[in-house]
Amino acid sequence: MKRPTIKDIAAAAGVSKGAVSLALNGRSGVSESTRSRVLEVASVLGYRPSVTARALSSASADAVGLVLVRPPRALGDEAFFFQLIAGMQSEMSCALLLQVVSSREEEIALYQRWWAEHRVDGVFLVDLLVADPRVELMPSLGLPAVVVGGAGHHGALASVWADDYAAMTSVVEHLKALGHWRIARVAGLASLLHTVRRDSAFASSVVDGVVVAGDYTAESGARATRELLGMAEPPTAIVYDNDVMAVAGAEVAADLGVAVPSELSIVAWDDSVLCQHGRLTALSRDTFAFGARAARALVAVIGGASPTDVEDVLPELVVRGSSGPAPAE
Amino acid sequence: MKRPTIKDIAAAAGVSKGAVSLALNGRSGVSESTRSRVLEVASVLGYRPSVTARALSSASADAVGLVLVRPPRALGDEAFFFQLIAGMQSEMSCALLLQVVSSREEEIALYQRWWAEHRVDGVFLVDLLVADPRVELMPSLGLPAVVVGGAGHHGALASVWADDYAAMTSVVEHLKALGHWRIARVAGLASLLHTVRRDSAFASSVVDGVVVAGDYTAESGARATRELLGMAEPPTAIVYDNDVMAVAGAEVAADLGVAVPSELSIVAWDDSVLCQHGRLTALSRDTFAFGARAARALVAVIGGASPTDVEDVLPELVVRGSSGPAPAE
DNA sequence: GACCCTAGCTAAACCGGTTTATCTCCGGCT
DNA sequence: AGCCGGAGATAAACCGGTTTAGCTAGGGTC
Repeated sequence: MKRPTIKDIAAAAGVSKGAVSLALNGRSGVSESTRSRVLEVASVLGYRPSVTARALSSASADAVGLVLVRPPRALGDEAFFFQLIAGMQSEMSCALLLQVVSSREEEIALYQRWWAEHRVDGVFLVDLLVADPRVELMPSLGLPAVVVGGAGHHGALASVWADDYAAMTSVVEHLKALGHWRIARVAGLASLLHTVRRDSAFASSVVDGVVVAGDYTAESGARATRELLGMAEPPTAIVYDNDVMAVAGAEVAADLGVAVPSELSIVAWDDSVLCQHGRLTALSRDTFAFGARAARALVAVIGGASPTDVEDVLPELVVRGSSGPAPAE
Repeated sequence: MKRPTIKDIAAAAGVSKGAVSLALNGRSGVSESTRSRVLEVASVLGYRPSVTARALSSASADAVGLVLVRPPRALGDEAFFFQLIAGMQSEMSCALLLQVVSSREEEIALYQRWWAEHRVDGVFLVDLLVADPRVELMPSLGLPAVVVGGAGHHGALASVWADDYAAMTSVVEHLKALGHWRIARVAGLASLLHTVRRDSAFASSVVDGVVVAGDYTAESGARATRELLGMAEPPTAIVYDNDVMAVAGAEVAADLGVAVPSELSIVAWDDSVLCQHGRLTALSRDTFAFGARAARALVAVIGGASPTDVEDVLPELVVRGSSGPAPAE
């Protein structure tokens, strides 16, 4: 009825608890004959070690953590994270402890708690801030962590990232090659590191580029677009920081009678079903593979590997119907 | 440096471990003065009980589990699950253990393992099959579980569900009221219980309705639509089992020169950004609230409440531009 | 005064593993 | 023969809690 414990195995095999532990974990200290007998008994009884008990004696918790800071309702539209999680899972044999909280303070408290409680072996850090306190916290806690998506190097932490700077440059180059001159950008949250990276890439490749802040929601994308198109000299191309805002922007353009792409070119950051359907030119990256890469990195760090930075492949621009030659003056 | 344990609290407060345990858990056996002193010390030292250790002495694991059976890559497009998870989180103070597997066998094995390992206090069961083995398994394991989205009553399990039958009927009524006669349906996976429910509702309210099987992907939606529109007497309205297939169907119609809604009405099951943007008439339900409700139910069951069935509010039809009067014959 | 009961606390067992100290036995070396 | 070393196993401690058995002091009852 009850699940067998190590004690049951020991009794059935006629050895001590300690010997069973050694045998099951493939460590030296028991003879081959004893080991095989123990393994035999364990498999017959359907033995499963309890992670709980194992974690108690300071071994592995067999789980990694991910905390997302979001207003819960907003989460559902962000396909990005779900793709990422799916990709992470594909490379992990352990479970993922996921929690959504609404503030950065809660996030930090949760990481500390999970680690103190031996609940996780390591964590993913996403949505890196410009001067992120987590970068210092993790090493001081001794909690293995991998920064996901924060470009560049972060203190003592491993990092998996894509080059947002080069990607933004490639987008702008694409638009410039089409003859665009007045290029605008609808940015994401200014507190996030990758927003800053994209900002600086944008600023250095576009002269007099206009940047309007958004927050990844459709409403903010629409508002920003209305603002841009209402200017005295409206831009001939707009680059959005995510798919939802871009789609909303395309809709606003349609409502205002601004033709896409003949009068306005639109490019979205991050491809998705939404972009595919809206036939929007989009910067596409394989988020699933990205998650998988992050998981591999975390597994390595937990295994004791020294933290390294892994650069993901450069996002690729998928040109669809929303970008074309700039209109004649 | 290290997190304080119960032993540290005991030493600092000058009492025994046992007394501390009693004091912290609000149980009788200690005087009020001792209790307050212990609580004081604990808060000063920043004490956090280790769930791991607590779970070991057969108490709570402070986590619930959710296993999704999917080809990992397909997951990212299913906003539904992410919404659901976000909603669940909003009503749970404990963490969610999430794992994506690729077969039903793995799913079952995982539930058993998690329970055996004291990793979870309860689990959510989604994507209920027609004769789902999990319905019998959970009570036999003694693992608290809540069926999410499987209409009706399931053995000894609690269930949170929306009435797919009535919802389908309301969709068909809407189309009939618009004069539609040849109504088709692009269904989801036939093995799922809700597909069967919708099938039977559809069959009983539509005479000679055509049903084509799909698998929730854009490709299958496009294929099914092409098949339907290629018939000798093509339908004047199509109901799709999810948003992705509906959008793909709308696109196929556009490619074939079939005007929506004047020649063909389209209704999607499950609203999303995709439908909003595509201006598709959709059956909308508050998936976030649904997840929250499911979480409340699970928390109750874990707390020892006898399992009850909770019916969610009926999904509401949001009429947009994709459905209109049937074309004249 | 003898007896019992209870509140308040402690010591110790227990949960299911890992790890360390210890013990025994056997073979090889000088 | 005497000594050493290592392999193979065990008992026991430990992780951080919960829980139970037992002890003590004080008050009430007859």
